[in-house]
Formats: sequence, C-alpha cells, structure tokens
Amino acid sequence: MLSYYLFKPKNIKAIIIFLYNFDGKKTKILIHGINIYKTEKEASSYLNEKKLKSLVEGSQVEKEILENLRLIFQKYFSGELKDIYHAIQELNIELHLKEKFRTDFSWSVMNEILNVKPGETTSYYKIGKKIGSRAYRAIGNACKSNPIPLIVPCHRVLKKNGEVGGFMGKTDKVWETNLKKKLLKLEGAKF
DNA sequence: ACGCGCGTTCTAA
DNA sequence: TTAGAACGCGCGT
Repeated sequence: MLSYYLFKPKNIKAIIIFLYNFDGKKTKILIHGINIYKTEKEASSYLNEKKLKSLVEGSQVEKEILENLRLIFQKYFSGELKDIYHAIQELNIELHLKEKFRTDFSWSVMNEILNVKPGETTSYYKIGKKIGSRAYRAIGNACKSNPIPLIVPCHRVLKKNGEVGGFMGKTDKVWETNLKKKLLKLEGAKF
C-alpha cells in the first residue's frame, strides 16, 4: 500500500509530499514520487483524491527513515546541503530509477541529468547533444514526467537562451519558474 | 511570433 | 493492438 509523508519546509513556500512504500518485513522504504504543491489546498485535494496511508500508522523504523529524509530536505531548503541524491544514499531508501524511466530515451536523459552537479546548470540543448538527439521538447517532457524532482535534478536544466524554462509542468507558470530559480540559488548556481 | 521536430501519450478504430 | 493525431519545463529564424 502506498503511503505518504507531508512536509512543509521552512524558508520556502511549497508543500512537499513524499509518496513511498514500506514493507514491514524489510528495513527500507521505496520512494515512488515527490509531489510539490504551491498551496495546502492543492496538496490536500490530491491526498483526498488518492486515499493514501499516513505515516502516523507506520512503524518506528519507518518513522525514523522518514524523519532522516525530512532532515535532508530541510537542510537542502535552508542551504546547508546541496546534493540530495548523494545524501539519501546514506539512508535506507531505494529509488528504483529504472522503473521510473522505462524508455531508452528517458533513461538516457535521466542519466545525463544526474551528472549535473549542484551549482551547475545545463540546457535541454546540451543534453540533446550528449545523447545524440534533437528532440529538445521531448527532453522537456521527459523531465516533466520525472516523478522524483529534487532527487533527479531536472531543475538544473535550463533553456539554451538563458531563460529558466518551466518546472514540473504545473499550471501556475510564474510559481513554478520562481521555485526553480529558488532551488538554483540555494545551490549557488549562476544563471 | 511562427513553424518546426520528435518522443510520448491519448484517441479512435 | 495499431495508426495517427495531439501535446510539450524548446530551438531556430
């Protein structure tokens, strides 16, 4: 059964929902997705629609892992920690990236994006160059369908002309690009 | 501002 | 299941 853990970071106007799975017999959690919302209203309407299990019912081990995960993200949002992907390798967390990026195309895009370090940026164009494709819009779509933003840092991919571009395909374009900019500033990126 | 290109997803047979 | 239309965190002109 899919569980959720809602987290409201300080220093940033956003609601984070971790979607994950915990098998009581095991000691690890599997992260299925990270949803980011502008308002509590949007977040709660998602939760109402999905009927997910809350952490409150979870086991002690599960709670500890989630607490550590929350700490990593809070440190990220306060600028203390820049590389979430490597930080969570220390925790009992699995991502199953290959299940999340099934096609060859999205898998190669994802691998290029993971190579972009905090503080650096790339562009849809550059990624296309590296993977031998001119499907720049399709690369954008692959990023949009990234279920675990922040961990797979699609926010470090900008437009070739220097504009920041979209983020996560939300309806509020102003909010999403502002969020993308905030993340890049946290990481010390020049753009 | 418009046309294009191309992987993915949606839709209709 | 399969063709084809529609859709996009874009690019070039």
